[in-house]
Amino acid sequence: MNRMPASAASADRPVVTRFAPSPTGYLHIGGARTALFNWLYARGRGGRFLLRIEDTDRARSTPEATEAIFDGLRWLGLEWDGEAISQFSRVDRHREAAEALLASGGAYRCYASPAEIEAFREAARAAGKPPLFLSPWRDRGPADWPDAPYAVRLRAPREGIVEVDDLVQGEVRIPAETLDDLIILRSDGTPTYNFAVVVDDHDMGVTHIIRGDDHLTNAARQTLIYRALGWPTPEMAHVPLIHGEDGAKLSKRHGALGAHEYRAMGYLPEALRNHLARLGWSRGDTEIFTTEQALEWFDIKDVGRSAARFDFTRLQSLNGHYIREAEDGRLAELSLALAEERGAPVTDPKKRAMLLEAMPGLKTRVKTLVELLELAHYILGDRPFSPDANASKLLDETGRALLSRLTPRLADVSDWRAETLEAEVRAFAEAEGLKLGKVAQPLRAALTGRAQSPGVFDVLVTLGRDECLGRLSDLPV
RNA sequence: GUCCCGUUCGUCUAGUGGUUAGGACAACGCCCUCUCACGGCGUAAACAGGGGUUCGAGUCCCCUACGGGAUACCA
Repeated sequence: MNRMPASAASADRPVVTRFAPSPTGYLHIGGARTALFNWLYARGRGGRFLLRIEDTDRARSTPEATEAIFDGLRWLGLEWDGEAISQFSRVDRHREAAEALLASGGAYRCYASPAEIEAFREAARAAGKPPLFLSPWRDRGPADWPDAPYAVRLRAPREGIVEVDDLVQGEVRIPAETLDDLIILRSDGTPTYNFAVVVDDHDMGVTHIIRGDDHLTNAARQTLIYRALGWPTPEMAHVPLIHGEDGAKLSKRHGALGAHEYRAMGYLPEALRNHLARLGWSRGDTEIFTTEQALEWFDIKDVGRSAARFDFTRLQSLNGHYIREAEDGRLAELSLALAEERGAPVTDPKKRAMLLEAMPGLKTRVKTLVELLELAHYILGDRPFSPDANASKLLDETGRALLSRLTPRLADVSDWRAETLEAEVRAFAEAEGLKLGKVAQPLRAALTGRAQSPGVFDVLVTLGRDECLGRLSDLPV
């Protein structure tokens, strides 16, 4: 009982990890991080990263959710090896393993009804004792078996310590008497979660189980199952959960969104990957790293034990960084795709070209693709542009009068380039006895309808002579 | 109730007995500047509390508080 079972992981065997979500919703951010850690650990060591869909709860599992998980993983760039495995499809194997356990005496038939169990628990609670159900069937033999449905329970040790040697949590010792004889096969013959997981992980050759620390006590139970089955225990790593910005468990209100929602909010997958990797894991002072570097550096042993909060502001900052780094062409494509998803497709090839051309000036000014689209309003929108409140102030009588004097000079510029236009506007400002800003601001407002935009001379060039003069002529006199 | 895990600037973290407790995001200020950004420079900001151990503790031990998780014929 005290012998340490041989580990399923060894130096000469390649690492095999798995991500095992239940398809009851989208791929939420905590799951995404768990998947990322599994992926990084396996792929960083030339191992395999498998995907198993835990769909044994038929009522709650949906094919749509499975698709959403696939999509989320793909978007994040976390490709899995081979086909995703449906846990439900393996019930025969689970049953077979349970039968073997029954035969070997590692498990027993329990005929207690749910009502009986509930009554037992209530009595225990009332007596101030732990509400662990102790089945009276544990030591009964075939002679006592009624002709009734039964559940199969693991014959768990009633005393001693169950040790879990965890790569993140260290040695965790759980008193056996706080664990019950868990059911491994329900009375309808279907396997329970803890049992199916063990059988599947074993059959899939999983060497390292990396999952949320909400499974830590399950780890003790599963260790018991491995032992009963005589199988080596995989290495385990229970990583802390991610909390919401208020420190409480993640909920939809603060970040427990599906991967697709991050895409819709204009985040780049590499930014989310970087952010997620840094939650609970670090490598000295390095904040920003490529996926290649993460693959090289990541080690599950370096993951901390305390829960981290999901900080949107930080993700924004990181996203801004990755947007600045990204290729203009890719950014334009992603933005255009996002615009379409948002119901505002940009079909005019001229606008699409202008967006690409203006990208260098756009991308340093935004943190998300959504902001980028908004900032590119002067390109994507159509004349006439109605100025917003701030722009309106700049286009007061004085501003408009100034522009009416500037416009003919602009019209006379034969070489429509940023340098020449800037020289012209500067000369004009000087002639008017004004600082450049006094001219540039109204001009920007007239051209873009906003008080902020990329450099006004770049705007002039992007839009082109005719469009600019047209917008200037749209101003009320 | 019981069991398990956690607690360093607002946030993410570095730190493996001897540090002016470092970095990043956010905040604030300055510079750059046609706006907003980007970029640069700088300011402010933390070891949950209490006991030990030790010449010396953020680092080791214990207790308390607080937070989280688990206690299902859910996964």
